Amino acid sequence: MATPGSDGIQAVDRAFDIVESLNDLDGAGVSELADHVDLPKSTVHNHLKTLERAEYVVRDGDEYRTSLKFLQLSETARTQQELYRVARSEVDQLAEKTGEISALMTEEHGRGVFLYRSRGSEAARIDTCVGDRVPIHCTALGKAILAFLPEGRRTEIIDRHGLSAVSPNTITDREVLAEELESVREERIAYDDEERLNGLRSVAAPILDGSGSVIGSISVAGPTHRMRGDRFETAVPETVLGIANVIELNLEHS
Amino acid sequence: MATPGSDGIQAVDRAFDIVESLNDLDGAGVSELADHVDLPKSTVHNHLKTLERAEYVVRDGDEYRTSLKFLQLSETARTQQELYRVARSEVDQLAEKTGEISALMTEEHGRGVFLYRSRGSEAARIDTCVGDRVPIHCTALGKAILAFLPEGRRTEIIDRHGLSAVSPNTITDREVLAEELESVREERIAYDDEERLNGLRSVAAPILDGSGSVIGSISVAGPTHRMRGDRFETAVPETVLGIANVIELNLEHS
DNA sequence: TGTATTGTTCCGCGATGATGAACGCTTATG
DNA sequence: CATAAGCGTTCATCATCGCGGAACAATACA
Repeated sequence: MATPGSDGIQAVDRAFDIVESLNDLDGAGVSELADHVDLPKSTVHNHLKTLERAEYVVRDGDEYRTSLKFLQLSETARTQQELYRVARSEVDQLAEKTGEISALMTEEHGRGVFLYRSRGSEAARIDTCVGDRVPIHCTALGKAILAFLPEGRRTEIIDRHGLSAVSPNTITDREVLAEELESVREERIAYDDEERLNGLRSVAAPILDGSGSVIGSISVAGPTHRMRGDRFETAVPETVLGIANVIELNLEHS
Repeated sequence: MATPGSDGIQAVDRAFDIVESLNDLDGAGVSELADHVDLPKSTVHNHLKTLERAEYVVRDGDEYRTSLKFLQLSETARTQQELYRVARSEVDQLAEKTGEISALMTEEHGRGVFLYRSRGSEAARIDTCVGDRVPIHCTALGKAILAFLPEGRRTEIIDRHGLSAVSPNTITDREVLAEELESVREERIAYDDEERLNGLRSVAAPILDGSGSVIGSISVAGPTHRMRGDRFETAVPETVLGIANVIELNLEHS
């Protein structure tokens, strides 16, 4: 509007708006959707018809749903990531060894994305799902990545997304974060002390490729009462580092 | 083209064409993509810019990739399916009990979609992935669904997709299929005797909801040399039926 | 250094997507 | 039972907006 033709193709933007709304609403009718995206019913209807013909949307009785074609898309998108193919089974092992939740993260558009997650026998109940996107500064996984990104990229990301507080312990000061990232670079280990979620602590290590660029990170997360003392400070970090090294080795030979 | 305004919104169709091509090509540059979808570079570029801004596409060095935002979409789409939430752990059990591959399927747009899959200890190596879409007439899972769909829907699907042969054993005759579906309705069990893949046999049962409509099916699949005789004809079918009943029960109370 | 690709920008034209009104239809409501 | 309110759908008009060719820039290659 303000900048005339500088934004993307409206029809496409709207189509994805509709798809996302459809997801948020757990399926919806034309009118409900039209109201939600603030567009005339006819426009929404036209989009739905198009999306249905392309099989990205499904009519389920009296409402529309997003189809499982997205499952197909995402599954190949994920499998294309070498990191996922290589790290997946190692993350399973990490969960099994520690009994806690283990996760695999990568970065996209300045946010952290959970690529995979595995639950050990003692694992806390689920709080995040595969595919979830979280602010990168408030998780051990994110900080492990952030620390090893090139300086330019790092400030670009922080400038764009800021350091919003998502829990009382979240680091919101650039100075403090910079210092912590410095120590992450030294130890190759990042910690999260209830910075995203009260009662949850985690330990993460970055995964670097052959050229030394970060391509993701792995972690172990558990309730604070189990993640403390020597276990939190030494045992778990060592295990995580060990698995990280195995993954990096496997990445080289493939 | 031939029918002027009767097809959907072109911009949206093209956007999805591009996304799919991007997936097929494992990431690509503008020119390569433009060539693949047979459109001018500038048009493709415009779409990519739009998709990137919406975070559905990512620039990875010198080429574009589909982003993991699709993972987020598909994960919520899948979790919205009550069938998935309820049946998932039962499918795990089915795999564990039999040692083979167990799968969960549902129907969309007349095709079978794998919603979930679990591997037992003896499981054959993977041949299909979650999200894959297969012709519905050539799998036990598909036939279990097809048999319990309303007459109208069934013929509509067969009319639309035909009965193409995907293996030497595939049923391609409507009469033959109709007879087999009749027996599926009686037994509540469908078989696949190498009809989709040479050397692979499977046994499936439909899942009906409270009102008696099919909402999916579950199966056990294994190599022909293990799936035969009494095991193929009695033992496995009984196990599958048992789990199917459990799932149906759980569906009622939720 | 020249050449052949690549990704990107620009702009005018004309197709085409957006729109509101109108149509059946089913479901609340008096 | 009649009326009204809501739904999804269709239609035709108009201005917009996406399209595409050509020009440009930035690289890789010989």
